[in-house]
Amino acid sequence: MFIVVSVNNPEPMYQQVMDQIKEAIAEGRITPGEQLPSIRTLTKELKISAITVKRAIADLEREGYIYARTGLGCFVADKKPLEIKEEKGAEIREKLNSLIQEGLRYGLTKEDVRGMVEEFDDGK
Amino acid sequence: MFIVVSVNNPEPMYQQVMDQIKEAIAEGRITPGEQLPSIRTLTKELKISAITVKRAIADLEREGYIYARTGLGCFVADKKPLEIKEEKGAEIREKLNSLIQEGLRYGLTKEDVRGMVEEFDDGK
Amino acid sequence: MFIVVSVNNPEPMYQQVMDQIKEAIAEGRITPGEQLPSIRTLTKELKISAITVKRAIADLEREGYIYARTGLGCFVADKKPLEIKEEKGAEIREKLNSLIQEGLRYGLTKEDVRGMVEEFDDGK
Amino acid sequence: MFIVVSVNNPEPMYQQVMDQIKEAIAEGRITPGEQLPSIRTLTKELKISAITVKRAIADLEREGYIYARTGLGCFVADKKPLEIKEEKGAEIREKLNSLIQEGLRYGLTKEDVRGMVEEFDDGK
DNA sequence: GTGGTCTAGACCACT
DNA sequence: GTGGTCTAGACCACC
Repeated sequence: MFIVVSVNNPEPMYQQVMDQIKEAIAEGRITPGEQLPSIRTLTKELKISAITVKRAIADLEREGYIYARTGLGCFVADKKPLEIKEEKGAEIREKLNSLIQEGLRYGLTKEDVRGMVEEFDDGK
Repeated sequence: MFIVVSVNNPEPMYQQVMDQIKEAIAEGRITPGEQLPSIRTLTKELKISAITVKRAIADLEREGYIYARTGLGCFVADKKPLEIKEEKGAEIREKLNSLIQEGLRYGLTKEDVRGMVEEFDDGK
Repeated sequence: MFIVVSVNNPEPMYQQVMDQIKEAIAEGRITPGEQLPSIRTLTKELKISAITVKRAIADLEREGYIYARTGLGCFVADKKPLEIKEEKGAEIREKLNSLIQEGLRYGLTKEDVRGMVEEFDDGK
Repeated sequence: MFIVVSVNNPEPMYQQVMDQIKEAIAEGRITPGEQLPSIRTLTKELKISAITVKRAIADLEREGYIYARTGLGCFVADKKPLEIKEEKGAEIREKLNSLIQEGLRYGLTKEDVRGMVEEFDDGK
C-alpha cells in the first residue's frame, strides 16, 4: 500500500498511519465505500505490530473517517474530502495561532510571521 | 517570581519554566549577569519538584541562556535579547514550515495559511 | 425477496436477515406453512455468504419462527403474529428498562424518558 | 475505589470502567480538578490488565471527561455534570427512538412503549 | 512514581 | 479470513 512508517519520526507510529490514511482520503486516492487493506495485511506490509495498526484503525473510526465491520473489513466512510480539508484547516489555524502567540511573547510581530509564510517555497 | 506553571497546560512543566525564563530574558525583565532565584526557592514558589526545576535550569544552561556557578547560583548569560529573538524566530519558522507542509498535503495553499495569519487578532 | 442487508448497518448481517424475516411473519407477508426461499437462493439474492444465511436460518429455527426439513426446505412455523408481537414486546420492554436504569444513574428521571417517547414522531 | 468490573457483564471491561467513572463525575462523587487513582493503582484494585485501564482512561480523555498528564496523573476535567447529563440524555434518546422504531415494525405503538415506561418501577 | 507507546500473542464473534 | 477485546510485559519521557 501507500503507507510508510518510521521509528525515527518522532510522531507515534499509529499517528503516522492515521495521517497517511487521512491524506489518502483527502486526496481521493481512496474513496468512500472502498475497502482498506485488512489489519493483518497492513501489519505485514508495514512490519509493525498488529496492535499498533488496530489502534490507528480504531482512532480513525472514532473520528469518522472509516468504519470497521467485524468479519468484513474496514471501509472508507462518507466523509467528504472537503470536510476533511476544513477540519484540518481548523486544526492548522489553531496551531498557527499559538505559534504566533509564542512569537509575540519574544518580540516578533504578526508581520514577521506573515513574511515567513511568504518566504515558504511551495514550488510555484 | 514571575513564573507560573499549570497542570492544565499540556506542555511539560520543565518546558513551561524554561519558556518563561527565556521570555523574561528576551523582554529584558532579567538582564545578563543578574542572578536567578535558587533552585530551592523556585521549587517552593512554583510548588513543583526540585528535579523538575533542576532540569529546566540544566537545559537553559545547555542552550546558553544562563550559566551556573556551584555554590553561588545561576546567572543570566550574555546572550542578547536580539539573539534570543532570532533563535526563537528560526524555531518558529521551522514549525511554521512543517505546518504549511501539512496543509499542502490536505489541499490547503500557502495563501490559505497567509490568510489565517492575517485574520489573527494581535490587538492592533 | 423482501430482504436487504447493508454493511452500513452496524448490526451483524445474520441478525439483519433474522429481523427482516421475523418482521415479514409478524406483518403476515409470509404465513405459517409457507416455504421460504432456499439458502442457496437467498445467498445469491443477498450477495452474502451461505454460512451467514445458514446461521440466520438456524437461529430462527431455534427460536421457533421456522422449521427446516432436509431435502425440502424451510417453512414458516405456526407461531402466530400475535405471539411474535408479544415476544418482541417483552424484548423491547427489557431493553427499555435497562435504558431507563442507565438514565437514572445520570440524573435523568422516568418522566424525562417518558417525555422523549412523547416527542417521538410516529407520523400520526 | 468505587469501581467494579465483571467478566460476566457483556460490556467490554474498559467500557465498564469508563461508565462508572462518568457516573461518578455526573453524580459529583469526584469533582473537576480532582486526581484519579493512578492507572497502576486501578490495575491492582480492579485486578485487570493495565492496558485495559489505560484504554478506558485514554477514551475518557478523548471524550473530554478527564485529562492525563504524564508524570503527574489523571484529573477530572471541567465538564459540568449538567453537560454530562445532557450528553447522556441525547444518547439515550437516540437509543430510545430506534427501540420505538423497532417496535413499530412489529405492530407496537408509541402508546405501548409509553405504557412500558409508566410501568417501570423507579421506587418512587 | 506517573502516563504514552509498542510488542507478541491469546480468545472471541462474525463472514 | 475479518475486526474487537484482553493479557503480560517492555521501554520511554516526565515528575
